[in-house]
Amino acid sequence: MGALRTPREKWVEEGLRALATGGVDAVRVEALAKALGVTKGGFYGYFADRGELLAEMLDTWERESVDTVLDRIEHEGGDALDKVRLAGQLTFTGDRLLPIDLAVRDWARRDPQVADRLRRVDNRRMQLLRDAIGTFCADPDEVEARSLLAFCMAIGNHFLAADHPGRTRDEVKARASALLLSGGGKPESRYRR
Amino acid sequence: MGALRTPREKWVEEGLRALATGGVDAVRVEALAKALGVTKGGFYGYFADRGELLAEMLDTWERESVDTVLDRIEHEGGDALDKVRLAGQLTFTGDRLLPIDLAVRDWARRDPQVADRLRRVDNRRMQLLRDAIGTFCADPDEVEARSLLAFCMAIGNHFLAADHPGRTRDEVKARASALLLSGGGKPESRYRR
DNA sequence: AACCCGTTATACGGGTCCGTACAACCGGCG
DNA sequence: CGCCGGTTGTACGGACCCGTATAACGGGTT
Repeated sequence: MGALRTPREKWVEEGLRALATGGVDAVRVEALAKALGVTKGGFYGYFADRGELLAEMLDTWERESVDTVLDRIEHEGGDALDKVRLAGQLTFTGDRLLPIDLAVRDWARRDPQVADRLRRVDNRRMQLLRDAIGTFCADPDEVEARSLLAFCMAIGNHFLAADHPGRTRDEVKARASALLLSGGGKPESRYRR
Repeated sequence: MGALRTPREKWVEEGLRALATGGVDAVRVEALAKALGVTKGGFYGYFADRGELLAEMLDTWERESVDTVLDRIEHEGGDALDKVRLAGQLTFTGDRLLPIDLAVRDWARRDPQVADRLRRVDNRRMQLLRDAIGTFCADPDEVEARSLLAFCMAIGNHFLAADHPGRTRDEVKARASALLLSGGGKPESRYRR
């Protein structure tokens, strides 16, 4: 057999890099080839077309950002609150998964198939939040509301450009997390049930 | 003078429509011309190049989504809470401004100039939130945290795909708004100062 | 009615990209 | 060593796009 210099995974990896930095429109076969130092000649030996690469990129992203993260959480995590913090850290810290995640979200607004995959991923993440917040909050409606708020902050934070005079964004985020992930809340929710 | 069949504003308007539905990469001169039922012939009489159209689109968006909204708020608004609700309704309800806003946010992640403009817009919106939340919350750090949470929900909400079993997204959002925009909070903040 | 001049259509050169075809290459196997 | 087959480079046709040049058009003016 001839040498396999640019295996399938290389194309997927480079595609995810392009997606992260330039959005889905930046995932172009010839551009990826140039970035890999080859021509697109070999690409069509692995993929029928560009769409097949995009689909496999989504597979890889879903596997990496959900299954891998959840596995680590199961093995390491302590209580539900620790788990949610670890999940957030694994998913939304670091330069790899976060930019891909944000790009997928914008992509999903225009492609229903992508939206379906994102829904699966987000639903599993939401369940982690519900479990965590449910440990100290008895009202299920409030659990849902706080979970949505926490998730929205984890994501929306990166789409906001506002400043916080005298504070860093991280400081404000820490305070906001404390509001959501500790027992504080509307008084009645702490008495009911 | 010859007839002015496709004035400058038409190009900007169609450009914003393309931005809203397809992102900045979908704003292409020839595609806009086809959508307007003309050829690109006249375009370069108004704009030096595509970049000039993009800049003017941003001008229009900023004017429309900030100045216009703030004007209406000044004239109609009651207390700070009413103002924030009206601003949110004007900006994030309806099919015109919201999709453009979301597209601009994704655009801003890749273009520093766009990020600067978005920062100006977001800072003015944040100030509305601070004013509103400051009417019932005395701790400035908590005001900032609640404002960030409210803003993140208004935006992030549209980038989340999660379901809420037994509830609608709007119901969960209403509950979350109640958490943020009413006096509830960590107990000490209601006593301090 | 003839002219003017801004708007528009058409045509062009240059560029990027997709997907296909085919030739060149090269490691392993007979 | 020479063949084989998968991998890669090169070349191509078609499509889209940018920005420019130039001609056609048509309403307003004289």
